Amino acid sequence: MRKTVTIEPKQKRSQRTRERIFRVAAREFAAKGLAGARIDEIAARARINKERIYAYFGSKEEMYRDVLVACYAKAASNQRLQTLTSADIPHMTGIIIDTFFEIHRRNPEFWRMLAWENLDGGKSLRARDWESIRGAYIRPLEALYGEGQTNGVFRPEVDFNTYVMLLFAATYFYYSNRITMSRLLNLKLQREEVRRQVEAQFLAILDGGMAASRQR
Amino acid sequence: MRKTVTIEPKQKRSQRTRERIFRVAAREFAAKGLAGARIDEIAARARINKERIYAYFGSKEEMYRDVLVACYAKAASNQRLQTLTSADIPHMTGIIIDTFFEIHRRNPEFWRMLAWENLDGGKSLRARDWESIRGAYIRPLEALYGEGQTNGVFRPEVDFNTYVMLLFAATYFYYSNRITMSRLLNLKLQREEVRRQVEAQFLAILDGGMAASRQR
DNA sequence: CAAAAAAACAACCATATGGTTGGTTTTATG
DNA sequence: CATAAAACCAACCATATGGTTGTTTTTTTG
Repeated sequence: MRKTVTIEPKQKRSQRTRERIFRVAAREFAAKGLAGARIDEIAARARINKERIYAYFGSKEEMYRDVLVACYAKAASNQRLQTLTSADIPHMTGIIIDTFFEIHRRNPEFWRMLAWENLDGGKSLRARDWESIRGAYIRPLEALYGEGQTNGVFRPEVDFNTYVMLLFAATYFYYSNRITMSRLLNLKLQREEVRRQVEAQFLAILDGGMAASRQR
Repeated sequence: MRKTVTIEPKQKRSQRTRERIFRVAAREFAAKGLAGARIDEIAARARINKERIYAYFGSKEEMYRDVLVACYAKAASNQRLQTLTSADIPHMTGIIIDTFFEIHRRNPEFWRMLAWENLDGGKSLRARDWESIRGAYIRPLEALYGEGQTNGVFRPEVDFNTYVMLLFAATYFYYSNRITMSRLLNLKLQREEVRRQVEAQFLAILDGGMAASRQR
């Protein structure tokens, strides 16, 4: 058991190698999940020896966790999501839907990693990891939603959690279940034009349903 | 290669054995997916010899496909879904949401099999299989929705596919992403009382957003 | 009940898999 | 430029895996 635990490799070559392994691993894990991913395959595609993987990452599980954290962080780092202000409140639902769609479009591994994680019982991440993800993902939205409720833009009886969950559900589902839904409904959800149409209709429903002025 | 292809086993013992294997396999595949499921594990849990699995089902993949089809069919066979009438149109959104939640509550393997399938690229089922799933799942709803649109109950600019997709997305997501969402939002989505609250709020938003009378 | 057919099983096989070891090459630095 | 540390690699290991085979046990039926 060699306990090198190279947290910060000193050599540039190794830096590059590590990154190359990481990129390949991310693709592999997103594609096949923790159980389905093959160490040999990752090594071959990264054009390195298996042993390097264990030197850099310790084990398959640890490498998986690293990939997972990085994937969530990258998705949450979205520009628009992080720069919302009070001025956006009136159109917030539309902006969030559009931003969530954009996050999924730009990070094709995101929904996959989430899906694997949920199927796996969510045992890969620690409470601390979630704390930071929560900070990155939720903080930009929570305060603004409260403000919107106070100002009478959003219905007071719908709480923030439900709101985020429904918006995220719609966009996540569009990607995560594209294949089965396309077959079930005879649609071509891969097409960007279809996606835009669906987005417009999702917005029509969700914005309409959220507006406080439309309360009974 | 023994080509018995026992489509309809003559013996009662074998009938029971086959069913036992099938039940165990369904649990195993739902839990771990096609790649993660272990033939040895299924054999052990069903208290039979591995060879029986190959005699009855041919291969791992074929058995998986059988399980998948049965799982979709079972979910679609839901009583309330299959007995909707024109009289239900005014409260259709609420009924569908409630029914979809019920389907997931009663078939814990359903969302899992769907999730595995989407991650896997949806290569397990043939067009014919989808044809029949489509019939069972969609037929009861499509006509009624059209009727609702004609009668001015539903917004004319939101089409049926989007409507079903959004309702299904909300309920599916609640189950499929329960674990990660609970951690992200500091909630306890496993609790039935929380689920009921969320359902009520989903309904408030979606019903509000669908009603034609609330159009701008 | 005897013989044939079906069901069941123990043992086996080739290959794949996550992980390790001991030695060789490359790189930075005194 | 010598040398030690880091990076790298070929070969190896134990175990697990999907799938098969030859034989024995159980069930059905003339």
